[in-house]
Amino acid sequence: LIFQEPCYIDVILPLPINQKFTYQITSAHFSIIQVGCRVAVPFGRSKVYAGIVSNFHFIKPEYEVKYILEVLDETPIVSLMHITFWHWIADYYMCSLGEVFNAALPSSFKLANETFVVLHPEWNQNTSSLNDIEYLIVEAIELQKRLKIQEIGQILERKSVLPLIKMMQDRKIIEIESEVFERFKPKMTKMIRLSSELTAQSARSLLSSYKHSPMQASFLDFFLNETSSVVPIHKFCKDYGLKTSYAKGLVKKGIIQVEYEEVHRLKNEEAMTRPLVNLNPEQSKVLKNLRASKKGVNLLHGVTSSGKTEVYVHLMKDCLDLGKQVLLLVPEIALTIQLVNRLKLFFGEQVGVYHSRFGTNERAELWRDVKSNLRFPIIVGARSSVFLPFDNLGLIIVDEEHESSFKQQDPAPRYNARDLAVVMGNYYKAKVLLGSATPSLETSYNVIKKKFGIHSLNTRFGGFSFPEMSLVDISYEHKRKRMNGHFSEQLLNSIQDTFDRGEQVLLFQNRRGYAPQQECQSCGHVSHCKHCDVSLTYHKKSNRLRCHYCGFAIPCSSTCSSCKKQDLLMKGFGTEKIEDELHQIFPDRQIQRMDLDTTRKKGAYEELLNRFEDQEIDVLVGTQMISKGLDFSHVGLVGVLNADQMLNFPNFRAFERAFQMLCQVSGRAGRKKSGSKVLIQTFQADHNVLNWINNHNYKELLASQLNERQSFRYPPYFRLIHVTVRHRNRYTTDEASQFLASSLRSVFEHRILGPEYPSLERLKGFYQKQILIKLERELSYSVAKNRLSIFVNNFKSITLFKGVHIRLDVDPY
DNA sequence: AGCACGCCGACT
DNA sequence: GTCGGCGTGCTC
Repeated sequence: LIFQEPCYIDVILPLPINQKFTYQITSAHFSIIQVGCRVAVPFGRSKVYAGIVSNFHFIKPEYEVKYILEVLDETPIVSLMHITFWHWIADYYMCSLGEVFNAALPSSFKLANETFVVLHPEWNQNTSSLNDIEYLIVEAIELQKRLKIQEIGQILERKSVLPLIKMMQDRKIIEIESEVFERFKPKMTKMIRLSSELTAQSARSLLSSYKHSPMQASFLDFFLNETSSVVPIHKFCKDYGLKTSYAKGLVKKGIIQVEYEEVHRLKNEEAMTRPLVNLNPEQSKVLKNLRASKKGVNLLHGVTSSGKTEVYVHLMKDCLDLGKQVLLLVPEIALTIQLVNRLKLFFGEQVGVYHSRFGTNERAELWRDVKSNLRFPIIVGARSSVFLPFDNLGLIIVDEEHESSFKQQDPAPRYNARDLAVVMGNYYKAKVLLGSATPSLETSYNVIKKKFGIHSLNTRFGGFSFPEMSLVDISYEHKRKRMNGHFSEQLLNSIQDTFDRGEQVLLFQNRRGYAPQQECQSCGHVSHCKHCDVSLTYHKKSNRLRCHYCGFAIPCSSTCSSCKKQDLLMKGFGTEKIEDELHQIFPDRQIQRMDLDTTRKKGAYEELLNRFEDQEIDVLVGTQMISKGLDFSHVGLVGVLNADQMLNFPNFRAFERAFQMLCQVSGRAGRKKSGSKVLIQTFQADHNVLNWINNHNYKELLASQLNERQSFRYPPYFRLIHVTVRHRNRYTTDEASQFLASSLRSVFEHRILGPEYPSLERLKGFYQKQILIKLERELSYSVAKNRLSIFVNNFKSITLFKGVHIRLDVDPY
């Protein structure tokens, strides 16, 4: 490509609009810009965005084109292949490229408004060439060193400042501080070392030539005793109880000198690595088959605790030996510290972790490292790590493949990282391995259709037997008046037995809070959220009624807010209530709760886990948080307080999910010894799904569910697109959804269902209605989506429905 | 998505 | 008379 005037670039901006924006560039820009670099561009009257260069061209558009302000990267931050991948995602999940860009980049690469303007280093200080306005700006910058773009607007009392800035920038009076765009700053540590011309001997004699200073002398002694010649000053002073001021004196005398060194925020303390563990015969066979597999995607179906991780580890090693990168996708990173620690045992410093809870600088650092394939050939990450700029990816493992947290709900792109992993496998020509004890129906279907290969592990690692499972019919127990709160006699006895054996108990109740409803016995009033149509959940600890959807909370009172009588009854129960009841039954036992409310604080989660593993806690009561990937040695009993909540969930995946979740929790029992128990309390003791869990019968579940999905037209036989229509006004929501549904029917016919109220009629102040599109697998998905987006775009141009929000969810969960 | 512009009501 | 509500339209 040869430069010619005028030259344009198309830029992807982080906006939910389906279009790229064209900017003009100079020949100087042209020589340094590459596709995939970030550029700072003016946008609107007063905004500056960092966007990604998507392509070059020479076609002059009919509108007026702005010049870019700055090139922010010397080398591309994403490759051409990534941009292609982004296009694929935007296309498939029906969102804008900007939304994908937003999801993909760590926020420190994005930044828009906090842009600083500084004086240009080449500016000759010749104020006579400036007009009044320019003089005003230069003076202000000289005074404050740098100014935000908005501040310039304030000084000049006008909004449109970008053209002026651009002009002054061209005249080399000012420049945009590009370093600030690079919001990522390497972390530096202050180090001290002996002045270059000195030896230990000469340093001591130099100090003694000054006035006697015993503290500085002992400082120097400690320092000279250090094994390393360059020492981090703060750590050093802390270790020996010295003051940093002693160092200052030594610096002044020219004995030691200060320097700065970049430290990695993402440190890996433990460099010691162990050799890989030997596999049992079953694992070895699976590994051999996986290595030989011709399939791009394979499923590893291994019962809980069968040692899937060991197989992963061997495959990872293979991949590293080829000099390629590995991505291990896990459901929720916070819940996999144990897994990461295990990997570090084998791979040490090579393991990097990527997760949205990490600070933005850490994420940017990891991004850089992955891009240049510097450190961390192994990345363990949550769903967003599919966007990391791998350049030589050889293997993608999706652990707990069936987990719904791989699917992003909001905001767009509503992608499923598991499905993207399969797509990425194609792009990178990398192998994909999906692991699960209870594979999703979609994956099993792909296995049946021979799209994916399958490999099974059927025995528990270490030869421990499966826990003994039993169902407790609590409707019967209730009739017999043998319930103590929410506990059946059997459950309480088993808990006591477990204590007697010196083991621990896990209790599973997939609902947090104390009681999900507080009903007035005299007028029937239930407190509801102001913004959502849900009852408020009572939280005893904070004594508040809280909405679990939007966070709205009101203080709790003992009188009914409607009729003022003191006749309130708690309905239903959550983890907090269970913890409470248990405290009363076993007052001398350590009982702890683990849910969103107790683990919100940073580190609280790890602390709870450690205390449980160290057996400081006898009973852990938790939500699904306790079911995922945790490996406890001393759990003798897993109790499920109410399995019905999950079975009765109004979703076509309810049975599949209940099965997966209950298998997973029960898998927490007896991981390091035999003879443990699982007890499931239910009102539907004869329910098929529960009995299948009881017998570890995945096959039956799969057969029955596939059958049902086919007859009721659900995935994997049909594809779904969820259209949600939202508006503040109920009437408009009704009208708009009705209109959209009937117009869609003209093309999609019987494939359109609804509009219907979702389980939450109003959420965060918005009324919502849902339209479901069911498409046969044989139909072209892309054609259908194209038609759908035409309808949606037409709908958006109807003035009557201005302000109506349309949310598209492709392959919803 | 923001954010500016614009056209109507309740206030000093 | 003005301040400010959020409806509408644009952003290269």
